[in-house]
Amino acid sequence: MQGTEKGKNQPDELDIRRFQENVLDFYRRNGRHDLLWRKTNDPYHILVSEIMLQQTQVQRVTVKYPQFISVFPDVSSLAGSTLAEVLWVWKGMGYNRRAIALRTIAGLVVSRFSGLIPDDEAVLSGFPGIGKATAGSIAVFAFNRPAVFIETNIRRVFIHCFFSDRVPVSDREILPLVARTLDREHPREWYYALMDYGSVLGRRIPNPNRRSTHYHRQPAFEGSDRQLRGLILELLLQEGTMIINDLVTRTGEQPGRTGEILLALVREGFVTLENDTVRLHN
DNA sequence: TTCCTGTTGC
DNA sequence: GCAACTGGAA
Repeated sequence: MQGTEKGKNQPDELDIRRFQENVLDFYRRNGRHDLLWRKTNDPYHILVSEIMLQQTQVQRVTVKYPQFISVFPDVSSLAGSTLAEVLWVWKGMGYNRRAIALRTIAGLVVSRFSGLIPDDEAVLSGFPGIGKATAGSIAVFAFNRPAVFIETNIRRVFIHCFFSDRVPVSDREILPLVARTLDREHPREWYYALMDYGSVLGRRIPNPNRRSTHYHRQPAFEGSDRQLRGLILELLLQEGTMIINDLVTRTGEQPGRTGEILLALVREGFVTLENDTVRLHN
């Protein structure tokens, strides 16, 4: 879709209309209509999918999502779980804090919202692990609300179609266009279309998101603290409780380095220290 | 190497 | 505003 709207920062009504038609046309023919979390109206299931999809490719979520839902089919089952149980199912997804956040959210929903996922963006944003993008997507996909939000696919579409001649582009500039183009009668379908189009953009062209002010590369993983964190959590999941000295030995790292990371994991609610032993929190 | 339906804490 | 967080696939 080399749209006529390409490059226009100030599109008129006709440009908007053409853009919408192009995106919807693409969606009808090439939309990812088979994604499981698009076939449900259960807000809890959609919450799970949205947390999983943060910085994680769809293909990997298609595997983990049904497993997670099968083990924790409703909010109360997740709220009543232990952290170790959740991390065990979460294993392989990365960004393990999301697992903690998801479980905490389930507890809050049960204790303060009668077990019902809130439909208000501001309330959703108040939950741990939910920022603007996830709050917006839950409002849209779980409740069909005409919320305005930006994530990586949406950002790519708008930069490509409306800012082809600009570097850099900020989300503040994109947001009004997201609002203008939004189909307020069918927000859910519209955002599916937008994101699906964005997901295939940039296969042949350089990633348009590199022209975003919010774009940055990730540092190398090999040898990083992230890698050691992952290893420590993996060991604790396998062993349950461990003597700290044994844990240090198993990581093969300097005691000081492992110790620092262990303390960070304590601060973030992953693990608990007791005397000379360490275990997953709870 | 690059990217992925971001959020958080400083 | 910016670094940290995580793992897998092309």
